[in-house]
Amino acid sequence: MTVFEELKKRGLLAQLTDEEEIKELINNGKATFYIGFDPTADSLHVGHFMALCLMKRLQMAGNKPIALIGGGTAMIGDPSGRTDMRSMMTKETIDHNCECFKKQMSRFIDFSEGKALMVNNADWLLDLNYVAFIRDIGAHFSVNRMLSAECYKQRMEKGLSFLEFNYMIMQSYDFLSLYEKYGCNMQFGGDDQWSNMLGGTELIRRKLGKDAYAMTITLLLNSEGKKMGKTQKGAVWLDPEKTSPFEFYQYWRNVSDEDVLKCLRMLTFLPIEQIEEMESWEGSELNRAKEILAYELTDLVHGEEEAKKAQESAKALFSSGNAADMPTSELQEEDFTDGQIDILAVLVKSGLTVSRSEARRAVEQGGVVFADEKVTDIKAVYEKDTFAGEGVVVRRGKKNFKKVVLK
RNA sequence: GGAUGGAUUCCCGAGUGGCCAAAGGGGACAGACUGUAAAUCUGCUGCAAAUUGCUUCGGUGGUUCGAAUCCACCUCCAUCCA
Repeated sequence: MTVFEELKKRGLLAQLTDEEEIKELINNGKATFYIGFDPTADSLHVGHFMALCLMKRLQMAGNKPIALIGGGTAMIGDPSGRTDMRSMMTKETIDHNCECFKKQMSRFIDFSEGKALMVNNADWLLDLNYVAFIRDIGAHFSVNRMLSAECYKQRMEKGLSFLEFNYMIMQSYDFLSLYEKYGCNMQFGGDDQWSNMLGGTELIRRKLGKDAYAMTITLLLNSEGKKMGKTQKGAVWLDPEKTSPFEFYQYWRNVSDEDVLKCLRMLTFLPIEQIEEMESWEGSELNRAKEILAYELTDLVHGEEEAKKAQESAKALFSSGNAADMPTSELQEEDFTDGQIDILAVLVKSGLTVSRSEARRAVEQGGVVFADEKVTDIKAVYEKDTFAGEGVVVRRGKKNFKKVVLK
C-alpha cells in the first residue's frame, strides 16, 4: 500500500490542492513539506500529535519534513477557528514555549543527519521592514478575497483586529520563504488552516510562477462535533508533567463507542487491516478496542513502560479498587489536629476536590469511598495511623482515585 | 472623532433599589442503570468556623439605612456615520 492510499484509508485527508500531483510526490518521496506549529502553550497537545504522526508517516516514505515553529506568527495569533480574540502573548512566553516544543518534537521525528529540519519563523519574520514587506508581499493579496475566506468570515461578527488579519499573509510568506530556502514544495496542516495555506500556494505562484501544494488533515472531532483532546480542565497534553500518562491513558480509555475506530485509524500506527477487523465488534466488545487505543497511544507518547504501568493501574483500579501504581498524594504532619483529620480535609489535600464545599457535596451525594467504605458522614474523622505505611485509597466518584499516604 | 447598544457566576442569558449567591438553559460534577460508552432519570453547581457569616454582576469613586440595579468618570466590545 502506498502512503497516499494509507492516509486516505485512515480518513486523514481533508482537502488537497491537486490530488494527482500530491499523490505522485509523496508516494515517491519527492516532497519536502512543512507543518507549522504555533507555540501558544508550553506543551504540544493531541492536535499536534496528529500532525507529527503524519510527518512521521511521510518521513518513513522518504519525504523530507520541516517542522516550523511559529515563534514569529505566535506574536500575531491565528484567528482561524476562533470566535474570539486571542490574548497577546509576550515574547518571553513564546520563546519559552518554542523551547518546550522543540524538546517534545525531537521525540517523534528523527532530525538526525538532515532527515528532517526544524526552523523558527521568528528568524525571518521579526526583522521585516514594514514598508518593504507590504510593497513586496502585501501587494499580492486582495483584501476582498481575504475577507471572503471562511476563517475570517466567522470573525466578521465578533470582531477581528488588523493584527490578526495579517496572520494569513505571514503564513503565506513562511511558505514562500521555505520554498526559496529549502525547496519546500508542500504544506500540510489542520483543516482550519486551509485558507492560510492556499494563501501560500498563491503567493508562490504570483511571486515565482512556481507550483506548490497544500493538503489538510481532517480535524479529529468526536461524535458531538467537538475537537477531541479537550477536557473540561483543558487540553490533553503530551507533556507528562501536565497530563500524567495515567490520565492520558484514561482519556482514551473513556472515548465514546462512536469514536473508537476513528481514533484508532487516525492516531495509531496499527495496521489498517487489524483496525478493519474491529469494525465488526459490537457492544461491550468495543471496550477491548478502547483498551487497545489507550495502550497504543500511551505507548507512542510516553513509551512502552509507562503504557504498561497505566494499563495495569487502570485494570487493577477498576476491578479491585486498588493498584500498586496510582496517583499518590502525601499528608503532612501539620494537616492533622490532635492526630486526626476529617474527611473533607482529606479530599481537599489529596486534590480530589478543590474546596471543602465541593468535598461536602461529594460526601453528601454518596460519591466518596474511603478504603472501600462509603463515607456517609461529612464529619467523619480519621486517625493519623490510618495513613501510615501503604496509605489509603480514596475515591471521589467512579473515576477519581488517589492513594493518600502519611509522609 | 460622533451617535446608539452592550459588559451579570464555567458558557449563554434573565434580573433596572431590599424578598439576590442572583431565574432559565447548556456544560461540569455526584447518584441510579450500564460496559470505565451513549441515552435516560435524580441530585448538585461562589467560599467558609455552614439555620449563620464573607466575597461576587467590566473598573474606580459617589448617592442611600440598603446598589448587579441610581449618578459621575474610566476601560473594553458591537453596530451605524466619518
